[in-house]
Amino acid sequence: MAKDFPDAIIDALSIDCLIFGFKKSELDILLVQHGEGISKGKWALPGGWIKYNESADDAAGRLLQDLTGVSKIYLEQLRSFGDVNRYPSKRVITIVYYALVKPENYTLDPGFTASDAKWFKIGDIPSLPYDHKDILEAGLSHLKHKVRHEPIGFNLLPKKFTLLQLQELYEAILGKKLDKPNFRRKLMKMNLLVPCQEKQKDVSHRAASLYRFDKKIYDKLTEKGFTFEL
Amino acid sequence: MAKDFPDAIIDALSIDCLIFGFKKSELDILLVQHGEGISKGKWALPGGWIKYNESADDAAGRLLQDLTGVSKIYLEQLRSFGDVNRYPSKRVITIVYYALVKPENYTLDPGFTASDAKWFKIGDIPSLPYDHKDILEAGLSHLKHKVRHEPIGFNLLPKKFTLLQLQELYEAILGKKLDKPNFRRKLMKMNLLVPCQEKQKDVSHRAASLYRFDKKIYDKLTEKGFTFEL
DNA sequence: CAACCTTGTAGTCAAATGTACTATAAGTTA
DNA sequence: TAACTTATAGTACATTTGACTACAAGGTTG
Repeated sequence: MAKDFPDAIIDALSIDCLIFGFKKSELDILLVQHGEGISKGKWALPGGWIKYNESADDAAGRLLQDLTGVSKIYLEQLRSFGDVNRYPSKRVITIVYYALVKPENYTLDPGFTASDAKWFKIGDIPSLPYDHKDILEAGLSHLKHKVRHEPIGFNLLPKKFTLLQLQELYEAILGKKLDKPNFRRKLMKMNLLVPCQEKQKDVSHRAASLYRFDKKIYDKLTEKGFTFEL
Repeated sequence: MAKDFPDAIIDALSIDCLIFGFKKSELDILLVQHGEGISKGKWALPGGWIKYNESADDAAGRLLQDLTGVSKIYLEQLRSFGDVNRYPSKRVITIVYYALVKPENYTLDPGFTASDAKWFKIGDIPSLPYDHKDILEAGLSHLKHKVRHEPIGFNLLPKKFTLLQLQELYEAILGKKLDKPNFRRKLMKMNLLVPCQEKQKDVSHRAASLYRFDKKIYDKLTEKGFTFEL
């Protein structure tokens, strides 16, 4: 049985990753250029085959790292895409994972399997193979909804950030201006942000207090019925 | 290639269905008793194998019908579960679908593969095989969230319903009592319900006004930025 | 019929929250 | 020091929420 060969793959099942990046008020998507295989030379979502001895979650992390050099990010499962003809020549169902990151935190490295890896502006995507266009659209609409109901935006800021940085991030994502005192009050009342007892440095104006986001605190709050809303 | 044999199955990939039912202010889940296979005699989520010539969505519908007789319902994909050891003896990743229905609309019929199919109260579930317990919990928490942010609960009521019926539905799903005057005020302010200009009949108390839900009105409201929230 | 159920519907009121401001503090730069 | 930038506090008002009361509209019971 295939399970006894740790590197054997499940050939009816693949993984694809939607890695969204946020930079200068612009949303980007990470694509790789395949060095081999059916869609050689085409830009596509980073993805590949699941091994028998790894979970789907682990496979997503491994494939992303191998193809792009991006590692240690929190990938969440979107859903699977299982139409009969989505992949040519054989039947493949794909499980799609996604994440939202800061592009400048990662150095792209195509590794062995991919010939190139690059960020593309969401409004300027090359033609994609298979059903990757559908997958991207499904992910995008999911992301827009999610960012308002869960604190995933914090990934996009430095570990320590000011309230104004946070506000500007949400203004960019939501596409509208927010009131500064009200925004800060709302955030502070959530008891979600941890004060770093520290201030900005080297700024040409009054330094703002720095805060950080703590997932443990968020988890504890949600257990008590708290829901993040912006 | 397996694809050339239409009935061949993808043996590393299964489907499971979470069919939630709502009856007498109680949330139920539909389980089947396996007539054969590893978990013979145990109650489990209805599920099975995907064929090479059918989409995952189609497979979910077919399996549900074969095992329970329940057909023509709108199944939505939850996500897949892909831990290495979730299934004994071989590596199987499962794609989970869910739906919310009115049990009295369906006659259960276990068909050939299952020996029995039955509704279980959500608070009174037998021990489940594999990771079905985890799947059920994931589905339940997804459902609780979804039902509060989208008007899917209306499927469970008759076309014309009273505000109290609607309230009882939400009390059952959310698992808590709601205040009657406040609930009605909130709903009425949404301008979502259409009054039928009609009252209940044959009730041994004051008859309540009947309302209906109109998807077109909901769609129009959401376009204008309205979001359903309970 | 009256007294008494049950359920429907309207209203009140205080607390919490949201929104649009103003004011002041703490730094930097010219 | 004056002007400027950003941080942070506070204020006033409208809206929403949550708990609760009151009353209306039937049917049922003695």
